[in-house]
Amino acid sequence: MGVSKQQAAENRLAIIAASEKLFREHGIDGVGLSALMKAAGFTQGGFYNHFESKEALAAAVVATAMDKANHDLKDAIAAPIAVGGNRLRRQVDFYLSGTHCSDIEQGCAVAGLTADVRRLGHEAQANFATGLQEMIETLTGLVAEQRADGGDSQDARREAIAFYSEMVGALILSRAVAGANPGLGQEILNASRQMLLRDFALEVTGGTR
Amino acid sequence: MGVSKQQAAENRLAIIAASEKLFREHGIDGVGLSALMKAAGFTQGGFYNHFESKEALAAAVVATAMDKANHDLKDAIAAPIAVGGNRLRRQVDFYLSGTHCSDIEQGCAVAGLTADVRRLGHEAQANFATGLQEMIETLTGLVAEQRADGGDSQDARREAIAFYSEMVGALILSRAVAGANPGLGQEILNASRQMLLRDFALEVTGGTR
DNA sequence: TGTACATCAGTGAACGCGCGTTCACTGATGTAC
DNA sequence: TGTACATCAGTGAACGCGCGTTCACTGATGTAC
Repeated sequence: MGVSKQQAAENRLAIIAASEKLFREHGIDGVGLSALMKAAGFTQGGFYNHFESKEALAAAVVATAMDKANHDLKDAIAAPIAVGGNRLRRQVDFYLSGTHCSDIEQGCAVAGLTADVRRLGHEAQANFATGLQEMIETLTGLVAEQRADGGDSQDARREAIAFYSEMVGALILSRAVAGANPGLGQEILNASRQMLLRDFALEVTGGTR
Repeated sequence: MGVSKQQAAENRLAIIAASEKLFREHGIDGVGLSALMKAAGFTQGGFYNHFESKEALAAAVVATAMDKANHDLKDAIAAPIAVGGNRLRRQVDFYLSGTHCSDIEQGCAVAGLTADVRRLGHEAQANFATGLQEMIETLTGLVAEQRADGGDSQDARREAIAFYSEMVGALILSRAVAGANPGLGQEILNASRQMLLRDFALEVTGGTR
């Protein structure tokens, strides 16, 4: 049909964006190339002009999603904070909200993709691991900032990992039961939220400052 | 071929057992009925003598897996405990061990199935939710026992949920990166383990008794 | 207890279908002169 | 700047393949008499 190089590059991104949503919702094996291309606004045949294989698309999707997640996290942290609030708490409130729980397509890429990553190719796994490393580093900084009193940085990193594991675990568990038992789903979010705020002592050190 | 009713019932269980392993490893969409039946020692055609559909098999697999997981947890809790040890700590040590992390086929059913449950049918989702409820109740008892000093039972339940969310989250994240970055995988297990022991104050209240 | 027959778990081939991938073709874009 | 041609993102049909499911058939089990 004839398309400028710039347009082609944009189309490639559109395929990645549409695929990310569908992969999260249905899993990589749960959606075919025909559906992916259609969702992006194209016909099936053009796929191989952009990607070597479905596996290569998956790798590109994971890379893009993790980049975006890292970018978003940094933006969220950088955003101005209300008086008396604190950044870690704001992160928990957002992450374990009902809104975020139901928004699988656009929510946290880590929670949306983690369980599937194991079954993807090397490149996708590597992209995921790299993205998670970066995320842990950012969160470590956030925890360290919170602990203004000090405490070594290795400890902050451990806390960041535990903190993030709990948020991801609670979100995934909540989503797993949300269909059959929404009350339990909500309870899981609430319970983890309360415990995170308690264990990371946000109320105590977070006070007014 | 002619088979006794008892044998047929056993064969049904064999299909479920083989399917559970393959579902965990490859996902429900990642393995076909032909492979499932072959793994159980049968040919493809006999499948529909036991199950109405692949979806019905998935529901049976989830129910069986959750039952077994609940049973195992109760057994583990009931097992005698070393002097100076405590049950919650033993659970953490097992759950976040490298062994458990690499044993996806036989490890914790919740961690092995959670992320896929969302994409299964109503019955499978309901079975999962019921099983998870029971697991949370058992863990609540364990936490309450730990907090011998008291504290209301609602609080124990919240702690149990948070505790379990963190273990599941850490295990899933660790598994997701284990292929591409084993060091990070191990670090996630270790960090969560340390923080769980700290936050649930196992060293303090667990002492010698 | 022995015989005749219905049941039904098993086999293996077949069904239509959608999968990932390939291909011939189109025509605007982008380049060479 | 204008013309001639190569490029390559797009289309849509086709490929072989494995999927979930169905079916005719087999023969030991289990039941009726």
